[in-house]
Amino acid sequence: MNIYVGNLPWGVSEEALKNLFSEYGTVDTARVITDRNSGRSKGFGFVEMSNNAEAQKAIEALNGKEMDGRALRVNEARPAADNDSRRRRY
DNA sequence: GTTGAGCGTT
Repeated sequence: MNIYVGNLPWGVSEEALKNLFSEYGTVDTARVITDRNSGRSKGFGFVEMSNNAEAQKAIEALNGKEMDGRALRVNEARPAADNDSRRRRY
């Protein structure tokens, strides 16, 4: 189960995400997206959970949850390695 | 050193 986590504070880390989601289930991998050009945080990330039930539970539990004063935006993520639909060359 | 809607790397 891929989970998209948006509306994150700037100073959030993958470990923080992992810990947060670990409260509701087993986190396979947590990933905070940082701008590869500048290296700064994009303010969102992804969490992969092996257990779908726990993933759903975590989504329901953490979606809209406030973190550092900002409501988290949690949802199922879209497929990642899809160069055709995203990085389209001219 | 900054910013704020979003769906990422292999």
